[in-house]
Amino acid sequence: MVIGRRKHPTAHECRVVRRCGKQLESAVRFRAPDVKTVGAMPSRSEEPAYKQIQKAIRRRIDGGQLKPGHPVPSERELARVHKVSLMTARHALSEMAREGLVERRHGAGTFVAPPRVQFNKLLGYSEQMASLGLTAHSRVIASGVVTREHEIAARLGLAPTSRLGRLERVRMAADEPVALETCYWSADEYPRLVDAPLERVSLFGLLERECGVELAYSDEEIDATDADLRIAELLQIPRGSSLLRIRQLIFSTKSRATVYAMGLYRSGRHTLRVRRFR
Amino acid sequence: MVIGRRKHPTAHECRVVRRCGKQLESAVRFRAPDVKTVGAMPSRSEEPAYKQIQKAIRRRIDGGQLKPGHPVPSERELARVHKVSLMTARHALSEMAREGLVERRHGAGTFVAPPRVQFNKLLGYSEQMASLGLTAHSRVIASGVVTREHEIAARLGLAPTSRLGRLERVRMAADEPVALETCYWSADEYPRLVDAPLERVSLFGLLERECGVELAYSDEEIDATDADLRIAELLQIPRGSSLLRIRQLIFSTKSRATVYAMGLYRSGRHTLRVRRFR
DNA sequence: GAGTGGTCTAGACCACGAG
DNA sequence: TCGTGGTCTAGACCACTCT
Repeated sequence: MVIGRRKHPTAHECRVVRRCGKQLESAVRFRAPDVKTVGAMPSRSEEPAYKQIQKAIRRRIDGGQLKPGHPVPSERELARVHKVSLMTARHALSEMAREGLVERRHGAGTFVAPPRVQFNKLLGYSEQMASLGLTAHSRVIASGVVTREHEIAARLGLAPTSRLGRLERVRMAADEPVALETCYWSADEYPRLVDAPLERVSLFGLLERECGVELAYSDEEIDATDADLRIAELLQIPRGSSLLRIRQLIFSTKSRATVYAMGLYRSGRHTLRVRRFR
Repeated sequence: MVIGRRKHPTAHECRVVRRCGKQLESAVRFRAPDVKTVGAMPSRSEEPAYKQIQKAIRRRIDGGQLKPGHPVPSERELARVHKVSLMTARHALSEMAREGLVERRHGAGTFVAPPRVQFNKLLGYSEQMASLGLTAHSRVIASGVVTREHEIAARLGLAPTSRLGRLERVRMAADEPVALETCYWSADEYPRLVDAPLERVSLFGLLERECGVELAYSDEEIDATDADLRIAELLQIPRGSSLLRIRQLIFSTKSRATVYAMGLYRSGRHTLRVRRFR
């Protein structure tokens, strides 16, 4: 059986080919005369067109050809160059604007946003250090399985007495302790994490590479507290010192609560950057 | 001269009427036979269709008809009911998903997100209190114009010696001081703010209602610090107590830096809720 | 007036999820 | 298999900015 035909085949067909199912392929090939440059057809990547456009723009920004304040090609220009429709080019730019990489000004154009720290970016400690050109290392204080953290189990959407993997690490920068981070996860779902070499390895990285979890976002509660005796000793600071406390519930792309983490950061050594919207 | 005609007039024309220019109106009226229910035509509001759809869904969530976990009408359903195209219904849902109000699950549907604090929501202190059902009040410690805050002027994109309005308030909750907030803005652009009755009035509200500024977002730096003598006295806490420090640069919808604010919050009295993305 | 982004159409095919 | 969201088309008109 032949499935439905597209009603308005055009030069854009060349893009369509790489996405459409086998059933259509021959029908489309039949329309080859419409296609201007078959040779320019992108390799059969699975990547959506709008993401490819974003990548192209990102490359030009990272490469320095496009500096802050410079205009990004307009929707119409991108649509023409990448041989996609306006809506697709628009989608690419809108998403980049939401991420804060570019700014859109009605009637004027789209411009590269000022150089900026990445706001609202969920990064593990190792990744933050890496983004600053430093290498992180950690001292594991404790790791194992606990069963009595009822409240944390609840936050992770597990039964109150679930077995939880628990990892407590002192984070170091230039051989100085700057933070204490404690993480919890379902020991039954991710048993291998307990024995992983987490002195130098990113928990986020392990989850994503070894456990097939894709992390998506975290909901966080941030406040200030002060150091009790134990933390004062671990971080080598006076008792009662100010600490920034960040409690995170980290979700996967399937909106599944995956890790609960609490971090206590020495004042002056950690600043959280956030963007909030009205 | 007659301007271009739409190529595919349909029943959706009834929506188009309320947006299209006068020149087209008669042409469209001519097509009235296509329109199913002229009486149901929405009043000539200026609101985009996708925002109206969002409002309708929000109403049903706020009203309790749609509870967390319940399915929201699908794109196709919304398109049919609101007489818009799929892309428009889709736009409405996508934006609500980004805001975290609903969750989209590929192949399954769109669902009301769990009850949640509003993450990454830029609110003034008065507004936060109001959202908790409390009334805020403040004690103005200082207000006036300063000219020597070069760094802050720079952050606001002004010349180093610009005249800056400055307002310092102690924020009260249940007659207890909980925070010290200091705001700066261009005294030349918003001169009236200096003399405004800010004991009980929201600075955000004044800016938006009286000054015609629409606030859009703020970039924030959050860390922990401790109370020096002056702040300890103002907040009636021991010297050296932990404080949550939030420095905000607040932007208008035109991406213009409008207000710089620094807040120092007593520990235990203020938690910031944030969502970060991977 | 020319060019830009904002909203919108009337569909199409795909990948995915649940029964 | 059916219904869902994800991506995409080839345009349209509007509101806005710049000059």
